[in-house]
Amino acid sequence: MPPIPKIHVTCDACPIRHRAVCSRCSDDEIALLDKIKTYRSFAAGEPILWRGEPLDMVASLVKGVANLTKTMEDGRTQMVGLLLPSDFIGRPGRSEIAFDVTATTDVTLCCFDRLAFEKLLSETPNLSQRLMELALDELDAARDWMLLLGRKTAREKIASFVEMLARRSQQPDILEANPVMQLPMTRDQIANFLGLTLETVSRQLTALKKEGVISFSDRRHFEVTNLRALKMATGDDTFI
Amino acid sequence: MPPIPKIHVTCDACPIRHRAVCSRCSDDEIALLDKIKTYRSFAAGEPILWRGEPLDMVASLVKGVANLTKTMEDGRTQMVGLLLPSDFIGRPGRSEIAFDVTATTDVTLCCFDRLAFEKLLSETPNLSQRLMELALDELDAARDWMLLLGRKTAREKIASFVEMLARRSQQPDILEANPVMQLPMTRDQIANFLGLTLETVSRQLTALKKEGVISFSDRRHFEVTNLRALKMATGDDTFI
DNA sequence: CCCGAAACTTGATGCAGATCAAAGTGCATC
DNA sequence: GATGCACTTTGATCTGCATCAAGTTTCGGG
Repeated sequence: MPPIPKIHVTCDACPIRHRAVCSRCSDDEIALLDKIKTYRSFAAGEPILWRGEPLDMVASLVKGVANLTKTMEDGRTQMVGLLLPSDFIGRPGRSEIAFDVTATTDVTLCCFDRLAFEKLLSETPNLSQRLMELALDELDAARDWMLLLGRKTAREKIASFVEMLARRSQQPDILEANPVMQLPMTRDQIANFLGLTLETVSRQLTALKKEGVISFSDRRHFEVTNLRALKMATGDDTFI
Repeated sequence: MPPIPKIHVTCDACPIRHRAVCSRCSDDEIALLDKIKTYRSFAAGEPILWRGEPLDMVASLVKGVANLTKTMEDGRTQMVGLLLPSDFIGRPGRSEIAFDVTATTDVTLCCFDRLAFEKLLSETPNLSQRLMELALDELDAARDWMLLLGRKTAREKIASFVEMLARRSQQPDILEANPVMQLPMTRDQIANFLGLTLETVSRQLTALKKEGVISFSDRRHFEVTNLRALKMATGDDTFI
């Protein structure tokens, strides 16, 4: 696999400038952040941070998908977070984390030295308030996910997952089409995400395909052919 | 059930003064909070906030236990948060919440008008930074919980739950004793907490009792008689 | 002290999803 | 265009927990 070239982007041109932790910052504040930032890239599958490892940086995810995973002694694993562009990695005020962070796809991060970032955080309400919002949003997502893990059937879990992909990849300008979407993960990773086995994931995806709810062009690309049926299958009341 | 009397506490005497959202505030800042605070009490089982209801207050939990619960259309429910003294209720910047908040035991809240609180939040780094910490702590707890819901067996779930109760009720000065502890919930509520049925909760608690890991004085009070065995049974590696 | 409801326990049975096993598919490399 | 490997699908079987169904204990109120 070829090394991924380091890139540099000015904050003005940054694709997550308006949503990341820095989104509320003034030009002056951005300039301060710019001084302590460095870009780093990771190939799909590469570890970004290990559980328990001393944590000397925090970061915004600029491009790609990463995941947070917890592992039990006997090897059972559960994904506990999915990071998309503009999500924040790392925890100010704590020098280690309680899970592994891994690149799901190729990933680019905008990294900040942790101590320098914490100093800035304590002096910059625009930064700390945005970080709080991001944390509260993640908490909301975690709670939906807990309902899914605790109470949904395998079919509902798969439907909820696919529906989430559809919702978040929905471009406002192609709302009515059935855009081709990508599964950013293997069956095994989806299973870890949903608290299932990979065989069950495969069977349930096949079932949705046979029912005409989704259709696959290849293993990683599909489109939603019956959005209403998909929403019904999630078990949520979003379709009402 | 007799009405629960309203109480008033000066912030100096408040039992959660050093841990709640206000813990970092200066005397001046506390004085501002004091002006917009009111105490409210709820009896065990009473609803505190309903999902979707317009949210005009936020609050710190002063005394008792409350829970956050999500319910599906067909009645399946999953607890998604357990609130203990000093925990924060409500979400600044959002006028409604996506779950119900219910008093698990009798509860006392220190309530703030939401808009006034938000204004104060934007002007008071000591407040917003503490709220961020509370949110990040809750996020850590939510992630442990996700591993439990997604991958642990019924036995491991029950052991983890009991171990958590033991850990958090542990007074530093009686570390070596086996203090009598209280189950703050019914079997049904524990089941909703752990993603199980109440029958399974009952069976697993009975199993731990028969094995001599815990012993009950009555249905709501027990002590841990073999802490090491309990920790082994959680499936976590905390005992290593 | 008795009654009734709520909370809890225990037993029998069923099933969704795990586990075990094997075959199929796509794609990178030689 | 053959080889090997990672990923996926499909089938057969097993099992942990849900579900269904009685009982039992606890406790508040008349």
